[in-house]
Order: sequence, then C-alpha cells, then structure tokens
Amino acid sequence: MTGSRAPSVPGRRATRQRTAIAGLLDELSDFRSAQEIHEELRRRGDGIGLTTVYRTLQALADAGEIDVLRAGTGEASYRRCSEHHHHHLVCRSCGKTVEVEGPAVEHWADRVAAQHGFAEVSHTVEILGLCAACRQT
Amino acid sequence: MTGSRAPSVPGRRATRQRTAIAGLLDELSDFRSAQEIHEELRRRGDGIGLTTVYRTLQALADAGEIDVLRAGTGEASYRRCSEHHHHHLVCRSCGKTVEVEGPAVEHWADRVAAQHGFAEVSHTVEILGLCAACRQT
DNA sequence: GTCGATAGTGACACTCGTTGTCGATCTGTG
DNA sequence: CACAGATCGACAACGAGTGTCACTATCGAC
Repeated sequence: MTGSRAPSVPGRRATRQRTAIAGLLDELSDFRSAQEIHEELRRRGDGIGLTTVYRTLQALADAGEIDVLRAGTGEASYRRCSEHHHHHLVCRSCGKTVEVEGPAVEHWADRVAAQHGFAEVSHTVEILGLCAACRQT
Repeated sequence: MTGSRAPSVPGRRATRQRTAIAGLLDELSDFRSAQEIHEELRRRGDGIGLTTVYRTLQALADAGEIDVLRAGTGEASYRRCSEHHHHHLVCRSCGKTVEVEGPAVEHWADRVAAQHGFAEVSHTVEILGLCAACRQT
C-alpha cells in the first residue's frame, strides 16, 4: 500500500503537475502513452501542458520510477512498475499487462553474450499475446 | 539474360532499384537504417529515391526476407538474416550483430504466457552489449 | 522487336510523436 | 516576505516515416 511519499523525482521540486502525473500513474496498471496521460489529466480538469507531461514521464523513466515500452511505431508507453528486474507480458488487443520474471532468461542472455565476448550486457524481453478475456469475443 | 535469380519480392517486377537494395543487403552483415541504405546507394551512384527505399525495405520485411530492429528512438534498422527463428546480440557501440538461438527462452515465453491465459504468443528478445573489439579501446 | 497496360518510382507535401525555445510563473529558502 | 532559480507551457521545430500523383520502366502479348 502506498501511503504518502515524495511523488517528485524528476528534478527536485514538488509541483501540482508532477503530483498529478504521479497520482495518475499510481491508479493505472497498464501501459499508457504520454498523450493518453495528458488527455486523461485534462479531462479531469488538471490544466497541464503536453510538454510537461513528456518531460515528467521521461524524468521518471530516467530515475527508474516507471517502465517504458516502445510499441511497433516507436510510440512510447509508460507504467509504474515494481522495482526489481522483470519483463512484461502484454495483451496486444486490450493492453493488459502482467509482470513476469525469468531467472533462466537472465542467465541465458549473460551466458550467450559472454560466449561472444560481449560485456556490459543488457537485454529486452517482451511477450505479446491475446489475453483470455480478449479471446472470448 | 535471366541468368540470376529473382531478387524482387516486394510486388513482383524486378527493377534496377530493387536489385540494388537487395544486393546491398547481401553485402552488409549489420543492421542499417533505411536512410543509411539510401545514402550508401546514392554514394555508389545508384539514383534512387528515399521513398522507394522505405517501401522496398518494408515490403522485404513483410515478406520475411529481412529482419527489422527498432532502436531506442523508434528508428527502424534492417538486415538480411537466416530464415529460422533467432534473436540478436548487438554491440551498442559499433552495431556488430550476432544471431543467437535460445530454445529455453522460447519455451519459457510460451509457458509463462499460457500460465496467464494468453494465446497467440509472440515475443521479442534482444541482447545489447559491448563487443570485445569495442572494449579494447 | 515493339506496344500497351500497369506496377513502380520519386519529388514533395504531410502526419505525428517528440524535443527545443524562451518568457511567464511558481517553489523553497534565507 | 523577497528572491534566485527551477518549472511550466504555448509554439516552433525536428525527424522518421507515409500519402499523393504525374511520370517512367517492365514485361507479356503479338
């Protein structure tokens, strides 16, 4: 349960806009684009600029507070995630997201990279599929 | 006349431009963006339009003849690859690319997806690192 | 070989996500 | 409270990629 904490991480100051974005991210559980977040905030009456949303999301991502997912078009989506290393299982229809772990995958990636003389290894693993609910229809 | 194979896959006709693009892809072993391919062809004297390069690469990708990799910015890179399912180990400095296989990863992805009720599963796995040569410097 | 239908080409305008600019505004501090 | 500097946001700019459409090259038919 998230009681209260400092929702500002971007730079340092706590502003109305940053609080609003952080709050919305806490509510949402699936990946949302910057534009969607901007729209939702405006719908709620929070006057906020698109530029600010972009900058704040990027800062949060840089700080590791939220995860970024780049869709096929290169459009970025954001989501508040748990802190430990994990990957995502995303429904390609409704966007439902499940965090998954795979120690075996981590080891495999490191091993393969080492075999080819690569160091400072990072990796991206995303699984796309159709969730049970979306298949029903 | 028709001593060589048919390098055209996009639509059906074999044109000078398509032959040039296919030929260049055969030479290169690392991922290149559409713009880089366009520049290189022009440098060689092949008069070719950027639009045509984009369309041809996309058609080749749709036909499964080449692989697409989307960098952080969403910029797409293309590369002629082997036909069987594989993933890439890419040097983040020089772009050197190695094809790798990981049956364990495939199974893991399918299993995890099934556990959460997901079907029609696809996945992306890319490993980024610094190759031996780039570390030396 | 040459004709003609038509797939293909490419200069250009345009979309769209994202970033840069810069004066106005707000925050935390002294 | 006053102030320096962080932050905001309207707008312009950017860059990858796509749509348009008149012109051109390919290739099957003859």
